[in-house]
Amino acid sequence: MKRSEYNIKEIENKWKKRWKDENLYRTDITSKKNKYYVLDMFPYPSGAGLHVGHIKGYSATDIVARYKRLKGFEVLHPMGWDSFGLPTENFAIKTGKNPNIVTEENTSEFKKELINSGVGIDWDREITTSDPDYYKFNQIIFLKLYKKGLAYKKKSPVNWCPSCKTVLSNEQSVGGICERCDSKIEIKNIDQWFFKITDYADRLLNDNKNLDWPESTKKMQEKWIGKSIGAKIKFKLKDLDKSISIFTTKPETIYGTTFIALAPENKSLDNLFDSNTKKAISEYRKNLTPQSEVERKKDVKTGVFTNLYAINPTNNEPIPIWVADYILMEYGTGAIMGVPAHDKRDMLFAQKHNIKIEYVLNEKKPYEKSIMIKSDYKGMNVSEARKNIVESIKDAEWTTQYKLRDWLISRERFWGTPIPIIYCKNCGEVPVDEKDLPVLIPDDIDDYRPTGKPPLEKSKKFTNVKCPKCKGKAKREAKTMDTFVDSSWYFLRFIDNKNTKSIGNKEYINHWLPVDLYIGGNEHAVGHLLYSRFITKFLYDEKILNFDEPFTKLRHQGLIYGEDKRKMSKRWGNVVTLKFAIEEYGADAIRMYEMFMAPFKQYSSWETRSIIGINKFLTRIWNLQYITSKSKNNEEDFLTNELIKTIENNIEKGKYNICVSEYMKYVNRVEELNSITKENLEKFLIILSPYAPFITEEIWEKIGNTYSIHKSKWPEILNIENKNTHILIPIQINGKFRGEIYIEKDSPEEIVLNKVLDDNKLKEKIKNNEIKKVIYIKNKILNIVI
RNA sequence: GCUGGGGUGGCGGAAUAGGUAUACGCGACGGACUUAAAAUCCGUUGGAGCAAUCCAUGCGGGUUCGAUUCCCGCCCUCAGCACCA
Repeated sequence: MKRSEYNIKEIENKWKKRWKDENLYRTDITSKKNKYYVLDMFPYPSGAGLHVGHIKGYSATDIVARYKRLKGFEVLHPMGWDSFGLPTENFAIKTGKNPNIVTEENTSEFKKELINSGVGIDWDREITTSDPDYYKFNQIIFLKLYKKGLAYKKKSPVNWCPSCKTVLSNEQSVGGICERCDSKIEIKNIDQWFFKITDYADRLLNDNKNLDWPESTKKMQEKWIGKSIGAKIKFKLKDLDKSISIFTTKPETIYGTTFIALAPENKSLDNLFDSNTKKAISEYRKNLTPQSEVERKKDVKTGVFTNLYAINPTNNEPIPIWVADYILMEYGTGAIMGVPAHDKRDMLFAQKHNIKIEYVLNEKKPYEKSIMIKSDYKGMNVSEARKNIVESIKDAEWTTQYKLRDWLISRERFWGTPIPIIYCKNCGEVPVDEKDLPVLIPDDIDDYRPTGKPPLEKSKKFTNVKCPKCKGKAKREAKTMDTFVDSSWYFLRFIDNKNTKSIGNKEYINHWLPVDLYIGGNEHAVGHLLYSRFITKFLYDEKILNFDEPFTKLRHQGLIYGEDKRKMSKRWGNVVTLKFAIEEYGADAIRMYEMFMAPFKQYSSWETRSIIGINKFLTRIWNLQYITSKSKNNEEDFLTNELIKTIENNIEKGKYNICVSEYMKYVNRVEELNSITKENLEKFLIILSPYAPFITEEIWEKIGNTYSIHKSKWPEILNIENKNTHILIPIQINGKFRGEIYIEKDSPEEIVLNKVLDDNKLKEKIKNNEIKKVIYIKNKILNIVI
């Protein structure tokens, strides 16, 4: 055969065009074949473009998708754009450029680079969340939640900069100071929209048990939901006809309660304060430590005495009531019983404010093993005492608390989904009629700068509307939705993305979902993944879906750091763009390299010299076509068959790095043999094609096969025996490796042992020592104990 | 502090129903080809030692004929969470 050069650019350009023109990766949603749905967390199309780290996850999903296609599955591997959000809006603020145009430019660049990388996407299913055809369904889901009382409005504290007149995120208000103008931030209560995810707390907590997710991710969600069981206990106030409720998970320590502390926001006793106390407390509340500084001042527990006392229900002792900012209003009842002896924080508080410390139990290593040393329950262990105490106190009841809070979904931002609510003077809060959706982002705004009011309010034609009920004058809600709403259901939309009437054809959605394999970064362990589970469960309850968990199997990819082992960032100047890398080394090399460099889930650093090694390897693969031979070879058949097994196994396990080294070992051996049959080369190309789709397609064609290798079949695993009759096995003496000998396969122990005793070198080592024991594992090892 | 990962050559990393530790690759060194270089190819490459051999999978114990793998006790490191009563 005439030799030709491995011309990367020519090959990659040729095939990416043909695959696109002929729609090679189209998914037939109506197919009767077994389905496989593999999904990437869809990207935010930023102006910075993709760097080599982004393609790691997409390469892995593409490998799995191609592998499953070859195995006969109908595969769905779609892609879309999470295009609403701050960076685009900020870019618009800076440049005055319309966010729609910015998004369009960015997504088309992203798409081009994915195609260049050889990722096999069915682009007819592309979705863009800032597209009205998409965000219409955000609004529909909102309305469904609203109808069920799961979307509601309430006043909620936000970080407010009085000088910029804008709401700030926690990140923008570090240290209680505005990021832009250095003014002191205030806490302001304004109307906000929430989704009532707390109604689903228990299901979100319990249903993760059967999911094939990383244990750490499941744990993080469990912690985030934070279920704890305890008691709500009422403490009567001394000399007053009033009581205060506290929540505790350790009711058994109630005998050690030496104070009560209220959250600063807890106003339930305000009208009982005398005038001096009132002054002191309002002063205290004004000077509250901003949330972000709490961390630093953790060991300083400030508070103010209220001059009021409560009665400990177990012994009728009066105990002082304080207001302290280490108590959170949002958790429990916004009040605690302070037990300094058995709680670190209470201890710090008591020490600072000279409050009595009363030990009631003898604390042991696992807390549950502690023993009561005081009270009627002296000598009892914690769990017994706990049960008895809660039952004996009249004003106590068991209760469950969660850390999970409702999902705040409203934003005073331009570039997001408008919330479909109208405010009417007569009818109040009125939901927009479904037939009037989508509520579009107005097109008559060209100044996106924040003014303290939601930007959409600037558009008169948007804001001033008729009430859907009474047709009177009304105003539209101008807040937009959190972008996590967009991503909480996008995986449903790929099935039937052109459907304008519903999220998609129910039958097909229920056939294709849940997602079989979901890959993305672990930074979404709680946010996106929890919200998606919530919305899925809600749509299940609405009988739209017949499954209530969206992602059966989840895996996280580790980040790729820069060559300097720092996170890739403009700041360090260590970013390797995908565009550059493909230009320089080719897509096949980038893909193989990223799979090879480290275990998939592990962080690793880019190393240019290593990718060159992969390039050499691809060239050697290219040259295999010139050593094809007709002569059959048992070893070659055997190795090919073994390789198929190994690759299959490791793709299923997600051990992509092992696959690459196995390909290398195979090629090393074939080169040694200096021959490969056409049949084995074809098999090798097929099983390599998920990793290196371009070069394999080209060689496939060159050795006379019909288009396309990606539509061929994964080779069967055959029952091929290695015909070598002799094998080399290691010999140990006292567990240490001392040599190896050739034996006939399946030889019994005596024969092997005799061979060892015949071997001059080994015989020498045993010498006159008595052989105490021989351990022989057939075809594997022989150990002689002397 | 809590939760979850990790500690194996100069580097990225293999190997766990206990069975030749360091596969595969990078780098390095030596050689071939070349006027020369690049590319390519062939060797060598955990440490010590002339050698037999000894020592090495974070540290210390244990179980076992045999431990990177299992058990007990530590150390270090990365990531996430963190005043949640």
